Amino acid sequence: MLPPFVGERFMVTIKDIAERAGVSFSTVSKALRDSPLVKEETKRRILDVARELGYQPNFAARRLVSRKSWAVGVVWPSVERTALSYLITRINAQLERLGYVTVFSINEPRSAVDVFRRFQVDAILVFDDRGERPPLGELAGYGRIPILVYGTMGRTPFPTVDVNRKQAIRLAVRHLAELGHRRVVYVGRPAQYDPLQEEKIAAFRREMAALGLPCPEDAVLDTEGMAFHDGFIAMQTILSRRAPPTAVISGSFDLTRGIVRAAREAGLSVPGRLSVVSYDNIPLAEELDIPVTTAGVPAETLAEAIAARLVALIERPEDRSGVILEPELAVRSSTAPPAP
Amino acid sequence: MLPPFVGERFMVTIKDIAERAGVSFSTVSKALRDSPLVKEETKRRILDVARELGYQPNFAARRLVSRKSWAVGVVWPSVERTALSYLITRINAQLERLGYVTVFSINEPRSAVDVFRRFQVDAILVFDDRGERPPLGELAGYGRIPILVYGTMGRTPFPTVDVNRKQAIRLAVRHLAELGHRRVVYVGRPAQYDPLQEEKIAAFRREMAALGLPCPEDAVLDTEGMAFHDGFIAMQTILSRRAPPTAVISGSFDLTRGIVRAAREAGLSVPGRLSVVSYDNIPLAEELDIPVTTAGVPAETLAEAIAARLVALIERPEDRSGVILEPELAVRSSTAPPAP
DNA sequence: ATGGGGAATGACAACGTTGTTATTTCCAGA
DNA sequence: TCTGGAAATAACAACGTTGTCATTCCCCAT
Repeated sequence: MLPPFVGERFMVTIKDIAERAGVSFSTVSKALRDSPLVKEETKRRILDVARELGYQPNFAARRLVSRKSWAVGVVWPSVERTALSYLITRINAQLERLGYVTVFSINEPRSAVDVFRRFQVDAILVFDDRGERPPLGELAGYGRIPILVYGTMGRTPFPTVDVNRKQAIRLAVRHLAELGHRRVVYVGRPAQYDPLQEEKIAAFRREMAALGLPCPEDAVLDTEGMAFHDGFIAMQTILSRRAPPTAVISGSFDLTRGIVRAAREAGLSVPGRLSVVSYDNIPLAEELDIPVTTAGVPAETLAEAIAARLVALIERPEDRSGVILEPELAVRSSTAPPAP
Repeated sequence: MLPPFVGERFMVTIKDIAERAGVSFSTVSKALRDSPLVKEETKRRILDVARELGYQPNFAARRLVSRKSWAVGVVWPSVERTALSYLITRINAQLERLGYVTVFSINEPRSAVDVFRRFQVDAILVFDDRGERPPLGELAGYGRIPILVYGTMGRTPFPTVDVNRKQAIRLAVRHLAELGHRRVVYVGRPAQYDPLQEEKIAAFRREMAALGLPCPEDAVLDTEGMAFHDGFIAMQTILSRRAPPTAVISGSFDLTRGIVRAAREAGLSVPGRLSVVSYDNIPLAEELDIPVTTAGVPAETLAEAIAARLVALIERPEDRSGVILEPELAVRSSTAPPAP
């Protein structure tokens, strides 16, 4: 059934419910928040009417008086990556579990923050996937809504949640070294400068050197971007070398898929002839034809940490501390000792 | 300088400005919106004070009384396709130009609509990219916020904007037929049932028959999904046939990229040995290594139409008419007469 | 000087909700 | 039958803003 027209307006308010249920609107307000001050029977009746009318609380009004909207805004990065979009899905779910509603904006951060302020969200999560462009610092003191940034460890004045990327790469290198690999290649320095990737590459070089493994200039492979076909092409390049590596570390899940595909098409068995370790750690890694060994923070853990930090930030905005998550190595079927 | 404490909170309201400027709060309200009812001098003084205190308007309160939120909610589809995400970017930009702010939700439609109702957006745009799942019809009469659906021509009770897909494919087939092609293949029936794709496939079969071209069962090629590597794999399959086609029509931009790449890697020149026509029409089609001939509504046109219809729907919600856009053929460098 | 009338400003009632306080209802105990 | 007092409900004042109406202020024509 259709909600009623209410004074020419298209909106069901607690007052409409009150009238219909024959109680005062303040009783409705209490009943809807399951207050113990309302008799069970009345509560049930009110809830029924609310459902029948398709009532939805007005965030604006609620926020106005209670100072809380139970909404979080997320500034969506422009790039599209499987791991990232999976992470975003999980954060959305996790925040929902914590009682928050999540909305996204694809505007650039500055304008997105404006939008979210208009909506009076309780907190804003910024995915600064590039670590570049409108210096995020400019947002400081811009509004009083707490802002949490993911992926720019120490490069903004805002509280952050981030992954110890260096450590992830270190784990990957060590794992391969322990298996006996010596010729290891890192795939994934995107054409466009990206501090997040640079960090991994530096860690790769350092760890290779530390373990006494050869790390010539071409042990790091440039790619156009960080997507499937970038990995695919990179792998083809690698295979054309005189002495191809016995193992590859990949900078992202999408790259990895391209790499594995290219290897398979070249008749190169994984992990028989080529071991692959991927950065990122999402369930999808397990569901590939060849479950891929990964080094990274499990997406679910990451999502939980981000959501938790967000909620904490809402409750105590003055605590501006950051969180750095430690990655783990998930050994699956894509790594093995090198062929003799 | 810091804003003053106001009732234990850090928030500057028009009342604070009023007190400081020695006027009433309603005068401040008017001055801030540059009303002609306030003397220039007073206005300037108020604006100065506002700046000094770092005033930021509370949109929740503003929206509560003035009926409009100037915001539009978009239900983001789960799938990721280049053409779609480009389209969404353009719609976002177009709506901004029209004075609206756009927010997204990645929840399933039912719950997303709920969220947007809470935020009191002025209209909701639903991308029903699958044409499936929670029967969109259930949303009917669910709230009074106007809903516009893209991509489900006639399959919902809501006003829609859609593309004449059949005509697009017809244009593609005719173009190839005129060039002299006879062995034409359509790539893109996704494993998962998708009415939007079925529509194109049916049109393909009908038009091939109408033009007297052969259209065996395998003239339509199944793919896993509609992404790059699906096209890549499909093309490899095609090339292994005894009598490969001289032309391919692809169901999406991403498929096309995969197809072109696979052709190139097989040493098959485009359009010398293989002509390619792609559905969708986004600027990116022009920027590929081989600018691709496309049949579809230009994304910019589509974005403008959607934004315009959305705004019209806000202004006159009772007009539930739909819009069907006619595609155009953009002949670029990927099509030529078949090799003799 | 007086009043008419526009310009400038102020007062006040919304908007939909929450939280606090006031009022009614109901029942046990006398 | 009455009373005390808890339980249930209603009334009402916020919240920060906009828009409408009422009031004050000035200046000019009478």
